Amino acid sequence: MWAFHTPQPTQPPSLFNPPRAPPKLPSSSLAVNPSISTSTPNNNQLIQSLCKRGNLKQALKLLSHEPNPSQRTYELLILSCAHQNSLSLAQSLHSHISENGFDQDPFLVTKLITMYSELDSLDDARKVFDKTRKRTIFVWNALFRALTLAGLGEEVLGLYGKMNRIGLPSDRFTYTYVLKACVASECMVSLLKKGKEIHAHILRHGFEAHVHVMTTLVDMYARFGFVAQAGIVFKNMPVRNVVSWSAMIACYAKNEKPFEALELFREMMIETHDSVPNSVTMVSVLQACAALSALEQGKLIHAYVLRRGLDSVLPVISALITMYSRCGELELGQRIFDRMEKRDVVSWNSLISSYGIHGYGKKAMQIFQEMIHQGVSPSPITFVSVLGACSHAGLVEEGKRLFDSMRKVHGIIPSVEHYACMVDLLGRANRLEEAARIIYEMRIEPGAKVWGSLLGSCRIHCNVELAERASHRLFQLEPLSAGNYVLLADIYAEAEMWDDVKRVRKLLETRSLQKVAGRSWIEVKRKMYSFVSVDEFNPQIEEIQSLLIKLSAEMKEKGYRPQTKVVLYDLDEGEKERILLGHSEKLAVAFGLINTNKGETIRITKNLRLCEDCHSFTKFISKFTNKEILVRDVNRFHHFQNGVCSCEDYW
DNA sequence: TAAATTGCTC
Repeated sequence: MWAFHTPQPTQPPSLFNPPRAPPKLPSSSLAVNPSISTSTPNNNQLIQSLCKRGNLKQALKLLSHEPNPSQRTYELLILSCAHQNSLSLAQSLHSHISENGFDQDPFLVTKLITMYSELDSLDDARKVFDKTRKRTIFVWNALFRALTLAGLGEEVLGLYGKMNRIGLPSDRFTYTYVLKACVASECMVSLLKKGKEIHAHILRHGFEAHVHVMTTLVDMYARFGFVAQAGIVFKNMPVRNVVSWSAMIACYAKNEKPFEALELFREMMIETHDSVPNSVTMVSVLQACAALSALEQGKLIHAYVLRRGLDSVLPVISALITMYSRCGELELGQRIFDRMEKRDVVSWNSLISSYGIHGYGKKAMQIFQEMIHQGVSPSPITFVSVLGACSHAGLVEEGKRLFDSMRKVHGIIPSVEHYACMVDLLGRANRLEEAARIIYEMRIEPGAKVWGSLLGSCRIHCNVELAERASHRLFQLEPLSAGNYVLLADIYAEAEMWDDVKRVRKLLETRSLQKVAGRSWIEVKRKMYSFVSVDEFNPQIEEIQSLLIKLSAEMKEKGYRPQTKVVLYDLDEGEKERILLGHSEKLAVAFGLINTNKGETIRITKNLRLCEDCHSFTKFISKFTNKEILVRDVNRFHHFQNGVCSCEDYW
């Protein structure tokens, strides 16, 4: 029941505008009572000002005595209902609108659809649309927006086809919504074609100068991973603003093109005067630094963030924490976290995953507990982070308990990502059967991520039979992903099943897929150097190679044994050793030894999992040369010091 | 009447 208080008029009483006592009749519904005629010319204004002050209940109370509510009054009431998050009030207001014959007013229909969308009641939104006889472009767009926000992309595209068939032309808003609809759906692959069609429409109808439309187009290609296509659209844009630049930088950062992201940022700073980077831009730029482990670059960006006063923006701070920890500076990340005045779940997630990738599983769990203790509700990503941390540290039982608590204690239903974490946790610990059982007992469809986790574990523990089962599914799910074929071939090779190796490699060839080359990066004096297995481009390559040969010989005397079994070709031992010395990580280590000062840590990043020989080699080097070496592989950090690694040989 | 970019996973 709505309480009744005397509303305060917004204007002081005057002779022309006398305050009136509101009706004192009790009323429990919003229905208009025509017998009451207490309305004044001011009632509409009064209701509106109540809405503006957030006093919705009183406004509705007053509405029940107003025989002639205006369109503006209804508009403010609708906005107020959405704002107060009350579906029941919204629905009674809706009935009131219908009873007063405003339910065909296209303006109010648009507002109603948006209101229901914000209240997560899409059924109501659809009903409003269905009942509307005169559907203006605003009405269509409102429904498109509602459905897109709810992730119902296919439905939008179906309706969009209908709109085209009745001959109603799209406007710039329609285009942004339908482009977003192409990526806001479960089966994105089929919708890329649709997206390209819409792209053609946009050009045909002369919308290429509309910044919003073109920026959304860039973003759509970015989300499909079509980086080159996104780049073409961006280049051809006649008008760009901060958002367009940010979208393109984000595209590079999110699609494993961090160099390009930083380069475009540089271009943005130099070439544009009206597009000043904002907090959103900086988040992507920091991601790019994190991806490259470019600590010096990252520090410069941090300085810029401070200069621009963006250092109190939560997403920027979280990105800074992640950047520092991914550059190996876990303590700096922790310090930034400590200094935060306000923290959200993402800040906590950043810190948890930071400890996770550095191998501090127990610490990550402690931080998780502390977060719960402080009353912050964990998000699904919190669990991915903390389960990942358990996995890296081999905390199997702890991880299982956390996974159980997800649903039972925190009411979060595990998604494929969480199952993938569990499979990884168990698989890495050589509990492969248990990992497989998890997959068979899953309540949702195990996607490529889950099977991929299992295949990865089979690679570590060389389990041919399970690997065959996992890869069978993977080849169906993602036939074009070269990594899966390579893993299976590696497993066969380790089991010396050379015929099968040949068969899988042949498969890779016939599908014209390329194996991802091993690559390592190192930052020396603010410049990034990248190494692939055979690198003739580095001017110091000869010096690097002879250093490696010398070190290898000397270390063999101290007990280093080249792990030639990681070379998965049927070759003689000498040849295998030669190949091992050409691994990109060793090249980067040698380059670091040559080009860093005494006492300076060597920091390397690698795009794949560290191979066992590089791991053992780097351990020896750290003792032999008395150097600290920090290597980030695709999963985690390895901190080599005095002959031991922080991962304790579990990775 | 409305809109485009972002943080935390592997």
